[in-house]
Amino acid sequence: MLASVHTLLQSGSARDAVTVAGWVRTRRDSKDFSFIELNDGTCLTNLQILVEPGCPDYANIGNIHTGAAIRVDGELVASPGKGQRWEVRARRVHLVGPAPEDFPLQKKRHTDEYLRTIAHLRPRTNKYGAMFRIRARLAHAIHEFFHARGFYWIHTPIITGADCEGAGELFRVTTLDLANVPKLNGAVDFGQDFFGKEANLTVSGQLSVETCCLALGKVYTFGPTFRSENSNTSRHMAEFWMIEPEMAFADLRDDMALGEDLIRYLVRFVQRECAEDLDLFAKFVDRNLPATLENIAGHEFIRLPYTEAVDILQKSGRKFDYAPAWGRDLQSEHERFLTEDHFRQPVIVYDYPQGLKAFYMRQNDDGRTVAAMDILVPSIGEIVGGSQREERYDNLQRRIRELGFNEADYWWYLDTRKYGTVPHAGFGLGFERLLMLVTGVGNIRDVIPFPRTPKHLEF
RNA sequence: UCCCCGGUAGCUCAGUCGGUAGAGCGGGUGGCUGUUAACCACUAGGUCGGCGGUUCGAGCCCGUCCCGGGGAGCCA
Repeated sequence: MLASVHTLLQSGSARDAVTVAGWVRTRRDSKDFSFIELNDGTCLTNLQILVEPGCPDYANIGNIHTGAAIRVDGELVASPGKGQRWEVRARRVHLVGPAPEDFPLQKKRHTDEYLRTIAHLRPRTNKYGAMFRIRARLAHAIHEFFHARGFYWIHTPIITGADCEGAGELFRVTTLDLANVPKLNGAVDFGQDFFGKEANLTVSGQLSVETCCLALGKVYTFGPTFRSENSNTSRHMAEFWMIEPEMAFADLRDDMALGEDLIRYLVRFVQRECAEDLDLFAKFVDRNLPATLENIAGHEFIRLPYTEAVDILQKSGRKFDYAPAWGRDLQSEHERFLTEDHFRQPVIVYDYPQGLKAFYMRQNDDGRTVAAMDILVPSIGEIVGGSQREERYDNLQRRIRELGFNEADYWWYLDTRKYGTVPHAGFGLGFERLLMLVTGVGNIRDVIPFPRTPKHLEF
């Protein structure tokens, strides 16, 4: 029976016969014995293994290099050395999987850029091990949050029909022979394609999940999302994960409250449940991380109408590259000013000009703004984008026509407003941006095991 | 896509004015110590991103391509 390193390090007493298995982080040899640092992924801390000449495997200890997989039988004893409470005195050391001397991970610090080139091995580092543990725990915590509040997890489709979502560039899905594309009247004949029509990977589950919202009341999606934009930044990937809750009988105020509750709950969760892993990021990635997280979890978010935000920016006396003006999008520098200089905490900007936002957002009575909201956080910017949805059939239809969309593509979406429509609201939260926020990691490619970005599809 | 910066040993980097390639870590060998990124000595290891050009001579200057990073836009 295997014991985990995590369990053994927390043991309350010595234990006679234990077996542990994992990967060697380093070996330190003395004349008459060796120390092995063993990590099995169950926690950040390594377990120290003592191998003495009496152990029958001592003679071959030189074959166990950094990176090798081993299984150790021995006894858990109090460590007479400094730096650890427990260690395992080995009776047998089995070399399960050797690692030659050219194992790419060394004991010293590597750059994130280099580790991206060996993404298949980087989970074996302290930092990425901690990251992927936190990622898994946080994903679970999101489900717990919604479950406790009566939300149902809805599996919206990954493959969708023609673009009736208007959010970003699409990845086409096809089984057509690209070397010999069938044509009809000069255009591609998608009638011969797998679905008999154009198909794409989803850019958002929102429109789909709204249908379940108007039946189950409170729902959310949590799954992969795909956008083929040629974005080369530290905040974008072609494949990322998004959480999209949707609430019936709810307005923008409820929406903002839910977004704020979710973020503050998740920050508290990692502070409490991932303390050891989080500490690594506080030590080696961002020294201000504990203060940043406490600031987010401990304070209510600022709520600021877009119109007032523009006013603050204009009166700030700050020289911006892009002059703030009503009707124009907030630039990165504007968001930074609000969250990092002016308020120094997360800010929810709401009631945006209609022209800046998507067709499905609810038109306000002022005739020029919509009930949209973005949650902006220091250093990352927009982490949540949401709105109250336009539930009035005529208004929605008018917007679709005004924007020149093909009304027929939206027949089922409009139907939800025709039959038993109700006010409802929701938002999208970028899961990777959330991970950047809680760990302080500055590049989104380092919070997911295998990042997909333009011209990068390794591993 | 645009604007900057970079590419030298397995890894992290230095390399002066254009003059025959350096360190630390990692590897190997030996020594030493209940060690903690262990330590000490010795040792092996290079198409200086690719191609072309200037020059008596290019890691260094010029052109071009490839790759990486930062910022911007698009957005989550």
